[in-house]
Formats: sequence, C-alpha cells, structure tokens
Amino acid sequence: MAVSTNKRTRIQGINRGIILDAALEVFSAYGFRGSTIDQIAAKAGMSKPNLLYYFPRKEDIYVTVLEKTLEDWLTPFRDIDPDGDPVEELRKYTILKMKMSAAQPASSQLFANEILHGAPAIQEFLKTNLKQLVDEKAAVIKAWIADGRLAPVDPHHLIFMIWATTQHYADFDVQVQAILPEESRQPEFFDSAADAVLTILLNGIKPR
Amino acid sequence: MAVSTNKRTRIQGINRGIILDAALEVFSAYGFRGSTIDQIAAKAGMSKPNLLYYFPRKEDIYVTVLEKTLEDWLTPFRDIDPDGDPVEELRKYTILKMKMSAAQPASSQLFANEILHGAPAIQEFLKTNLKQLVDEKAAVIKAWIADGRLAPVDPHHLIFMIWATTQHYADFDVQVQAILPEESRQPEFFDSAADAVLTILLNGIKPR
DNA sequence: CAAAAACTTGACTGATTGGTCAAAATGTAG
DNA sequence: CTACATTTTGACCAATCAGTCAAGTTTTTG
Repeated sequence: MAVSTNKRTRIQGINRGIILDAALEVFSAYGFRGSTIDQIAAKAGMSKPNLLYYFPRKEDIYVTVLEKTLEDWLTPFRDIDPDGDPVEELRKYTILKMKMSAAQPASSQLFANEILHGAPAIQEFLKTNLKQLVDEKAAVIKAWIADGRLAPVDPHHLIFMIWATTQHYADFDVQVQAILPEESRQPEFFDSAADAVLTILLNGIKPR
Repeated sequence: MAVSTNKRTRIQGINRGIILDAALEVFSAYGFRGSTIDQIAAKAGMSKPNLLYYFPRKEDIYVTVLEKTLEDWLTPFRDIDPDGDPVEELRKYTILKMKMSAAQPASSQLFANEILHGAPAIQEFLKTNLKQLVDEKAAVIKAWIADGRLAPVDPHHLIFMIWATTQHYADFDVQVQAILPEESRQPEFFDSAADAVLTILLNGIKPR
C-alpha cells in the first residue's frame, strides 16, 4: 500500500499515502463518526495538525479513501468479458471477489458501512456511474441468457447475489469465524468457502 | 411495536417500549457512536434525563434493542423442520427472511452494523448460542444430503449464503434502489427479488 | 549557502455530548 | 385527602474532539 496519491512534492506523495492507509484501517473499524482524527494521526505516526495540513477536514480523508477503495472493487467487475464463456466469466469474477474479501476485508467493510448508513458520501456515484456500469453488465448477462448459455434469471439480482455472498465473508467475518467449526478456520478456509459458493451459484445458473 | 418490556409498573412498561422503538430507528441509521441520547429522547418524545431514568447508560439501551432484535431474526431459523421437505423448508425460510428484510430493514441494519464493527456487544452470544444453533441446523442439512434429498454442499456455507443474500436487500437497500431499473422499484419489488434469489439458490441445491 | 517554500507541532478553542443532580410534578395506596 | 413512591425535567459538569494558529524546523532552489 502507501501508494503516492497526486504527489505535488515527494513528501506530499509519501505522507498522503501513509495517511490514507491509516485512515482505511481506522474508518473501516469504527465508522466515520466512531473514528477520530487523533487515532488516524497516531496510526500514521504524525501530529494531528500535520495530518490536517494534508487533508483540511475529516471528511476529506474519508471521501478520498472511499473513492480509492470503490475503484479497486469495481475493476474486476468491469473486466467481465462479454465475449468470454458465461459460466467461466462469472466463476472468475466470483473467485476474484472472494480473494479480495480475504486479502482486503477493511476496504469491503468501509464500503459496507457507508452503504449501511445511507451512502451519504457516494449516493450520487451509485445512481450515476455505478448504475450505468451495472446496467451494462446486466445487458451482457441478458444476452447470454438469450443465447441459451445461462439459465433465465434476473441479471440485476444475480449480480446482487454475487456481491452479497462474496462480501459477506469480509463484512461479517467476525460472525463467520465465530460460527464455523474450528477445523474449517484454517488459512485455506477461503478456498473451501469459494468452492461452496461456486457450487451452488454455478449450478443455479447453468442452462437447463 | 412498543411492546411492554419487563414492566414493573404500567408506566415503565409503556415508556421502555417507546424508548426501544425510538432507539432501534436511531441506532440502525447512525450506528452506536453516531447516535446521541438526545436524538433517541427526542424521537421518544421525552427529556434526556427521563430516558436515562429508564436506561442509566447509552449502552444499556443499545444492548437491550440488539438482543430483542436478534431473537426476532433467529426464530424462523429455529423453525426449520428436520422432518419437512428439504427444498421446501429452505424455500420457506428464504422467503420469510426476504419478507423480514422488507418489513424491518432497521433491525437487520442494526445487527449488520454490530457485526461489521467486530460485534463488541454480542461476540459471546455468537460463539456460544448462535454457533450451537447453526451447528444443529447444519447437521439437519447434512442428513438431508446423506439421504440424497439435497445436492452435496457445505451446510455452513449454504446457511451463510442464504443469510448474505436475504439480508443484502435490507442492509444495502440504498445501493439496491440506486441501481435497480426504475420500473423494478415498485412495492412488489421484493417478490421479484425473492423469485430471482430462489430460482438460483434452489436450482443450485436440488439433488442432481 | 542563503533565502524561500514546504512541512511540522504544542497549545489552544468552541461545540458536542454522555451523564448528574436536586427540585418539581404526577401518580397511587390507605 | 394525605403521605409516600414514582416519574419528569431544567440546569449543569466534565470529557472528547474537530479544527485553528503562530511559531518553529526541514527541505528545496537558485
């Protein structure tokens, strides 16, 4: 992490990156209201006024982290290939999302928290950019169905289902870990989770 | 709502109920840290000191609402009948959860928020009561699979999948509404959502 | 290497908010 | 109707926290 973000100078690039990394951890754990600038500053290893030198308001940090995160999570969705094999494309996408849930639960949690509380910072984005992208991919799925290469299911709800299921493992991790039998709670646990999810999902949408 | 809760006196019963209803609305919308006692008191139509007369600490209100909510959501899960038809039992359960997501999104959101932030107030409950209940139902599903009445899938992950998918419609409502085509955003929208979810899910788990 | 620009921070401020308290108002039992 | 218990509230307090400011320190530039 710690990717330099819009570096005007060398130091700016480094420090903005450090701050955003710290902010992701803090905001995802405690939510916007539950996080303090002091916490983020401490985690970033700098004083509060120094942090405010880079991001004048708490909200600026939050929105910046959120937007960066959103882009990350949308990339694999964009990459769904209309010319690929339907089942294979959806398997690939689902596995990728499961892997992201395992590797970066914090960013999924940050996003979940934002939506859960009414998406005050990104409602516009959802209604415009995201909606357009989803409509696009829904059309692709519709075409696959028309060609008889996928069972007839509502594309939007199929997309929701993949999102819900995969992100569940990041967002509800505490619950998953509390419930799963001890022997399943290994590092490779995500593989078997992906297996189970894919079995049900793919059998559910294969053409009949 | 406004069910009298452990009424010592008539007034206590009424007012505790009113407070808990108000608290559910406020906490689910803003989270624990994001909600203020003043907000809850205002929504309950009483002064802050009066509210604190019934629940001495903010956390007391929160925990009480959370526990009440949890019980509500677990009841239909408990009711899954080992002697019923597997596919029919899971269909019934899924539809019920979809309906609850539509009718009481606030309580689902309250719970989601708690888990999302590490379940500080109910971790013990998850590890003991909930785990035991889930293990029980997982055993039922396992038996169904052994009898060839259900496709072989990991029971725990199947349960997670149903939870994730159904609660998604309550917890991510803002996103769902932002993305769904306008013509699908009718009151009956939940029926078509349930349809789509059930189609995929049930086809995914029917014995092959 | 000197001057300017960029960066850093201790000390502070005002607003918010969880919780207290003592006095008043209301309800209830005999 | 009276005495007692319960309920209600305005005024207040202490802690927390976002954001400011002025005075420093470090880095860059010519």
